[in-house]
Amino acid sequence: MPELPEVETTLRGILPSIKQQTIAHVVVRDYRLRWPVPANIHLILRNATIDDLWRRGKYVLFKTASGTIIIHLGMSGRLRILTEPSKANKHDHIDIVFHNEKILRFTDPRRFGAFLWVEGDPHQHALLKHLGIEPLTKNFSGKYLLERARNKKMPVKTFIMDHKVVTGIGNIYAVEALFAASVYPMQPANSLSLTQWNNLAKVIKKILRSAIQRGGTTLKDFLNSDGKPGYFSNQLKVYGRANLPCVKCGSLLKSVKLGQRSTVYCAKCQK
DNA sequence: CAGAATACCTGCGGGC
DNA sequence: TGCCCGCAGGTATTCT
Repeated sequence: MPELPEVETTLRGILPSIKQQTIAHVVVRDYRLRWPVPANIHLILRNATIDDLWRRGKYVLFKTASGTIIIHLGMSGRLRILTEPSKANKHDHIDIVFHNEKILRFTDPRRFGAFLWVEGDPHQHALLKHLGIEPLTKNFSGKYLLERARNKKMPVKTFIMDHKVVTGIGNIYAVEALFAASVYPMQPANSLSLTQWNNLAKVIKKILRSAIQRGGTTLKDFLNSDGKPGYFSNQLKVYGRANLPCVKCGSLLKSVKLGQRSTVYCAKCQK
Protein backbone atom coordinates (compact mmCIF):
# COMPACT_ATOMS: atom_id res chain seq x y z
CA MET A 1 0.00 0.00 0.00
CA PRO A 2 2.12 2.80 1.18
CA GLU A 3 4.97 4.38 -0.67
CA LEU A 4 6.82 7.46 0.50
CA PRO A 5 3.92 9.93 0.11
CA GLU A 6 1.50 7.71 2.01
CA VAL A 7 4.02 7.16 4.82
CA GLU A 8 4.76 10.89 4.96
CA THR A 9 1.04 11.68 5.05
CA THR A 10 0.58 9.18 7.86
CA LEU A 11 3.48 10.63 9.84
CA ARG A 12 2.18 14.18 9.53
CA GLY A 13 -1.25 13.02 10.60
CA ILE A 14 -0.19 11.27 13.79
CA LEU A 15 2.64 13.60 14.83
CA PRO A 16 0.64 16.33 16.57
CA SER A 17 -1.20 13.81 18.73
CA ILE A 18 1.79 11.85 19.99
CA LYS A 19 4.94 13.95 19.85
CA GLN A 20 6.22 14.58 23.41
CA GLN A 21 3.44 12.39 24.74
CA THR A 22 3.95 9.63 27.27
CA ILE A 23 2.74 6.09 26.81
CA ALA A 24 0.43 4.65 29.43
CA HIS A 25 0.39 1.12 28.06
CA VAL A 26 0.61 -0.96 24.92
CA VAL A 27 -1.76 -3.68 23.76
CA VAL A 28 -0.50 -6.26 21.28
CA ARG A 29 -3.21 -8.54 19.90
CA ASP A 30 -1.11 -10.28 17.28
CA TYR A 31 2.67 -10.55 17.45
CA ARG A 32 2.95 -12.19 14.01
CA LEU A 33 4.06 -9.43 11.71
CA ARG A 34 6.88 -9.65 9.14
CA TRP A 35 9.06 -10.29 12.16
CA PRO A 36 7.60 -11.01 15.57
CA VAL A 37 6.75 -7.95 17.64
CA PRO A 38 9.17 -8.03 20.61
CA ALA A 39 7.51 -10.05 23.35
CA ASN A 40 8.38 -7.54 26.05
CA ILE A 41 7.42 -4.43 24.07
CA HIS A 42 4.69 -3.49 26.55
CA LEU A 43 7.25 -3.45 29.37
CA ILE A 44 9.79 -1.49 27.34
CA LEU A 45 7.30 1.18 26.34
CA ARG A 46 5.42 1.65 29.59
CA ASN A 47 5.82 5.29 30.64
CA ALA A 48 8.15 6.00 27.73
CA THR A 49 7.85 9.39 26.06
CA ILE A 50 7.95 9.82 22.29
CA ASP A 51 10.63 12.49 22.15
CA ASP A 52 10.54 12.69 18.39
CA LEU A 53 9.21 10.89 15.34
CA TRP A 54 10.30 10.98 11.75
CA ARG A 55 10.36 9.07 8.47
CA ARG A 56 13.30 7.35 6.76
CA GLY A 57 12.35 5.90 3.38
CA LYS A 58 9.11 4.05 4.11
CA TYR A 59 9.99 3.51 7.76
CA VAL A 60 8.51 5.51 10.62
CA LEU A 61 10.68 5.95 13.71
CA PHE A 62 9.60 6.91 17.26
CA LYS A 63 12.43 7.93 19.52
CA THR A 64 12.27 7.41 23.26
CA ALA A 65 14.93 7.84 25.95
CA SER A 66 15.89 4.16 25.92
CA GLY A 67 15.54 3.26 22.26
CA THR A 68 13.56 3.65 19.07
CA ILE A 69 10.44 2.01 17.67
CA ILE A 70 10.79 1.12 14.00
CA ILE A 71 7.54 0.75 12.07
CA HIS A 72 7.01 -0.31 8.47
CA LEU A 73 3.55 -0.48 6.93
CA GLY A 74 4.32 -3.18 4.39
CA MET A 75 1.64 -3.50 1.73
CA SER A 76 -1.48 -3.02 3.79
CA GLY A 77 -0.42 -1.34 7.02
CA ARG A 78 -2.02 1.72 8.52
CA LEU A 79 -1.49 3.93 11.56
CA ARG A 80 -4.19 6.11 12.95
CA ILE A 81 -5.15 8.07 16.03
CA LEU A 82 -8.24 7.20 18.02
CA THR A 83 -9.49 9.85 20.38
CA GLU A 84 -11.43 7.38 22.47
CA PRO A 85 -11.30 3.63 23.03
CA SER A 86 -12.95 1.67 20.27
CA LYS A 87 -13.53 -2.01 19.70
CA ALA A 88 -10.63 -3.64 17.89
CA ASN A 89 -11.35 -5.24 14.57
CA LYS A 90 -9.76 -8.32 13.11
CA HIS A 91 -6.52 -6.77 11.89
CA ASP A 92 -5.98 -4.14 14.58
CA HIS A 93 -2.79 -5.70 15.89
CA ILE A 94 -1.31 -3.05 18.17
CA ASP A 95 -2.63 -0.13 20.24
CA ILE A 96 -0.35 2.37 21.97
CA VAL A 97 -2.38 4.14 24.62
CA PHE A 98 -1.08 7.52 25.75
CA HIS A 99 -1.62 9.36 29.01
CA ASN A 100 -3.34 12.08 27.00
CA GLU A 101 -5.94 9.39 26.22
CA LYS A 102 -5.15 9.24 22.55
CA ILE A 103 -4.56 5.84 21.06
CA LEU A 104 -2.26 5.02 18.17
CA ARG A 105 -3.61 1.98 16.37
CA PHE A 106 -1.55 -0.16 13.99
CA THR A 107 -3.66 -2.17 11.55
CA ASP A 108 -2.27 -4.52 8.91
CA PRO A 109 -4.38 -7.21 7.23
CA ARG A 110 -1.53 -8.83 5.32
CA ARG A 111 0.97 -8.59 8.18
CA PHE A 112 3.85 -7.67 5.88
CA GLY A 113 4.48 -4.71 8.13
CA ALA A 114 6.93 -4.50 11.01
CA PHE A 115 6.96 -3.14 14.55
CA LEU A 116 10.44 -3.39 16.01
CA TRP A 117 12.54 -2.00 18.81
CA VAL A 118 16.16 -0.92 18.57
CA GLU A 119 18.52 0.46 21.18
CA GLY A 120 21.29 2.77 20.10
CA ASP A 121 21.40 4.49 16.74
CA PRO A 122 18.35 3.34 14.77
CA HIS A 123 20.00 4.28 11.51
CA GLN A 124 22.56 1.54 12.15
CA HIS A 125 19.81 -1.07 12.36
CA ALA A 126 20.17 -3.75 9.67
CA LEU A 127 16.95 -2.62 7.98
CA LEU A 128 17.98 1.02 7.74
CA LYS A 129 21.72 0.88 7.44
CA HIS A 130 21.90 0.32 3.70
CA LEU A 131 19.07 2.60 2.65
CA GLY A 132 19.96 4.96 -0.16
CA ILE A 133 19.33 8.66 -0.51
CA GLU A 134 16.05 10.39 0.31
CA PRO A 135 14.49 11.50 -2.98
CA LEU A 136 13.25 14.82 -1.60
CA THR A 137 16.71 16.12 -0.83
CA LYS A 138 19.03 18.34 -2.78
CA ASN A 139 21.64 15.63 -3.22
CA PHE A 140 19.18 13.43 -5.05
CA SER A 141 19.95 14.48 -8.60
CA GLY A 142 20.51 13.28 -12.13
CA LYS A 143 24.21 13.23 -11.44
CA TYR A 144 23.73 10.97 -8.42
CA LEU A 145 21.57 8.56 -10.42
CA LEU A 146 24.00 8.52 -13.32
CA GLU A 147 26.86 7.60 -10.99
CA ARG A 148 24.91 4.93 -9.16
CA ALA A 149 23.67 3.39 -12.41
CA ARG A 150 27.14 2.82 -13.77
CA ASN A 151 27.52 -0.87 -14.69
CA LYS A 152 23.86 -1.54 -13.83
CA LYS A 153 22.24 -3.37 -16.69
CA MET A 154 18.93 -3.82 -14.91
CA PRO A 155 15.85 -2.04 -16.25
CA VAL A 156 15.67 1.58 -15.15
CA LYS A 157 12.37 0.89 -13.42
CA THR A 158 13.89 -1.82 -11.24
CA PHE A 159 16.81 0.50 -10.55
CA ILE A 160 14.73 3.42 -9.27
CA MET A 161 12.74 1.03 -7.08
CA ASP A 162 15.93 -0.27 -5.45
CA HIS A 163 15.86 1.29 -2.00
CA LYS A 164 19.63 0.95 -1.66
CA VAL A 165 19.82 3.53 -4.42
CA VAL A 166 16.91 5.79 -3.46
CA THR A 167 14.29 5.13 -0.79
CA GLY A 168 10.55 5.40 -0.90
CA ILE A 169 9.70 4.85 -4.57
CA GLY A 170 7.33 1.92 -5.03
CA ASN A 171 5.49 0.55 -8.02
CA ILE A 172 2.97 3.34 -8.49
CA TYR A 173 5.36 6.26 -8.38
CA ALA A 174 8.05 4.45 -10.38
CA VAL A 175 5.63 3.86 -13.21
CA GLU A 176 4.25 7.39 -13.03
CA ALA A 177 7.69 9.00 -12.97
CA LEU A 178 8.91 7.04 -15.98
CA PHE A 179 5.87 8.09 -17.93
CA ALA A 180 6.27 11.74 -16.91
CA ALA A 181 9.93 11.64 -17.96
CA SER A 182 9.16 9.78 -21.22
CA VAL A 183 11.60 7.01 -20.28
CA TYR A 184 11.07 3.43 -21.43
CA PRO A 185 10.85 1.26 -18.25
CA MET A 186 12.95 -1.55 -19.70
CA GLN A 187 15.82 0.69 -20.77
CA PRO A 188 19.04 -0.58 -19.13
CA ALA A 189 19.94 1.75 -16.26
CA ASN A 190 23.52 2.17 -17.44
CA SER A 191 22.37 3.46 -20.83
CA LEU A 192 20.46 6.56 -19.71
CA SER A 193 22.00 9.92 -20.54
CA LEU A 194 22.60 12.61 -17.93
CA THR A 195 19.75 14.54 -19.52
CA GLN A 196 17.41 11.62 -18.99
CA TRP A 197 18.53 11.19 -15.38
CA ASN A 198 18.18 14.90 -14.67
CA ASN A 199 14.68 14.81 -16.02
CA LEU A 200 13.82 11.68 -14.06
CA ALA A 201 15.15 13.10 -10.77
CA LYS A 202 13.13 16.24 -11.40
CA VAL A 203 9.83 14.47 -12.09
CA ILE A 204 10.30 12.06 -9.18
CA LYS A 205 10.53 15.03 -6.81
CA LYS A 206 7.62 16.76 -8.45
CA ILE A 207 5.36 13.72 -8.34
CA LEU A 208 6.23 12.78 -4.75
CA ARG A 209 5.67 16.35 -3.55
CA SER A 210 2.40 16.57 -5.40
CA ALA A 211 1.24 13.26 -3.95
CA ILE A 212 2.14 14.32 -0.41
CA GLN A 213 0.26 17.56 -0.92
CA ARG A 214 -2.80 15.59 -1.95
CA GLY A 215 -2.55 13.18 0.95
CA GLY A 216 -1.16 10.23 -1.01
CA THR A 217 -2.79 7.77 -3.34
CA THR A 218 -5.82 5.68 -2.48
CA LEU A 219 -6.36 2.73 -4.79
CA LYS A 220 -8.92 0.88 -2.80
CA ASP A 221 -8.31 1.15 0.89
CA PHE A 222 -5.55 3.56 1.82
CA LEU A 223 -6.80 5.96 4.44
CA ASN A 224 -4.56 8.38 6.21
CA SER A 225 -4.47 8.86 9.94
CA ASP A 226 -7.62 10.99 9.84
CA GLY A 227 -9.50 8.32 7.94
CA LYS A 228 -9.45 10.33 4.72
CA PRO A 229 -8.43 8.85 1.38
CA GLY A 230 -5.54 10.19 -0.65
CA TYR A 231 -6.44 12.40 -3.56
CA PHE A 232 -3.47 11.66 -5.79
CA SER A 233 -5.37 8.73 -7.32
CA ASN A 234 -7.03 10.91 -9.89
CA GLN A 235 -3.63 12.25 -10.95
CA LEU A 236 -2.41 8.82 -12.04
CA LYS A 237 -1.59 8.84 -15.72
CA VAL A 238 -0.57 5.23 -16.32
CA TYR A 239 -0.78 3.14 -13.15
CA GLY A 240 -3.88 0.94 -13.36
CA ARG A 241 -4.63 2.16 -16.89
CA ALA A 242 -3.37 -0.76 -18.99
CA ASN A 243 -5.11 -0.92 -22.39
CA LEU A 244 -6.59 2.55 -21.90
CA PRO A 245 -5.54 5.48 -24.09
CA CYS A 246 -2.35 7.37 -23.29
CA VAL A 247 -3.25 10.84 -22.00
CA LYS A 248 -0.57 12.36 -24.25
CA CYS A 249 -0.91 10.54 -27.57
CA GLY A 250 -4.03 8.41 -27.35
CA SER A 251 -2.39 5.11 -28.20
CA LEU A 252 -3.27 2.22 -25.91
CA LEU A 253 -1.04 1.78 -22.87
CA LYS A 254 0.86 -1.48 -22.63
CA SER A 255 1.45 -3.63 -19.58
CA VAL A 256 4.34 -5.97 -18.82
CA LYS A 257 5.71 -7.70 -15.72
CA LEU A 258 9.04 -6.49 -14.46
CA GLY A 259 10.35 -8.29 -11.41
CA GLN A 260 6.83 -9.60 -10.81
CA ARG A 261 5.43 -6.09 -10.68
CA SER A 262 2.96 -4.79 -13.21
CA THR A 263 4.47 -2.08 -15.35
CA VAL A 264 2.25 0.12 -17.48
CA TYR A 265 3.72 2.41 -20.11
CA CYS A 266 3.11 4.07 -23.45
CA ALA A 267 5.16 2.41 -26.17
CA LYS A 268 4.94 5.54 -28.28
CA CYS A 269 5.81 8.20 -25.68
CA GLN A 270 8.38 6.26 -23.65
CA LYS A 271 11.49 5.42 -25.65
C1' DC B 1 29.00 -10.59 -7.05
C1' DA B 2 24.51 -9.30 -9.61
C1' DG B 3 20.07 -10.34 -10.74
C1' DA B 4 16.08 -13.25 -10.60
C1' DA B 5 12.92 -16.09 -8.17
C1' DT B 6 10.61 -17.04 -3.86
C1' DA B 7 8.44 -16.29 0.30
C1' DC B 8 5.62 -14.10 3.63
C1' DC B 9 -0.17 -12.91 4.22
C1' DT B 10 -5.26 -11.56 3.54
C1' DG B 11 -8.87 -9.80 0.66
C1' DC B 12 -11.06 -8.80 -3.50
C1' DG B 13 -12.85 -9.15 -8.17
C1' DG B 14 -13.58 -11.90 -12.24
C1' DG B 15 -14.63 -16.19 -14.59
C1' DC B 16 -17.05 -20.30 -14.44
C1' DT C 1 -24.12 -18.51 -4.45
C1' DG C 2 -19.63 -20.45 -4.25
C1' DC C 3 -15.09 -21.98 -5.65
C1' DC C 4 -10.68 -21.17 -7.84
C1' DC C 5 -7.43 -18.10 -9.82
C1' DG C 6 -4.75 -14.10 -10.21
C1' DC C 7 -3.66 -9.86 -8.42
C1' DA C 8 -2.45 -6.06 -4.94
C1' DG C 9 0.75 -0.15 -2.74
C1' DG C 10 6.87 -4.22 -0.09
C1' DT C 11 11.17 -6.26 0.52
C1' DA C 12 14.24 -9.77 2.98
C1' DT C 13 15.92 -14.07 1.81
C1' DT C 14 17.24 -17.73 -1.11
C1' DC C 15 18.55 -19.27 -5.57
C1' DT C 16 21.32 -19.45 -9.88
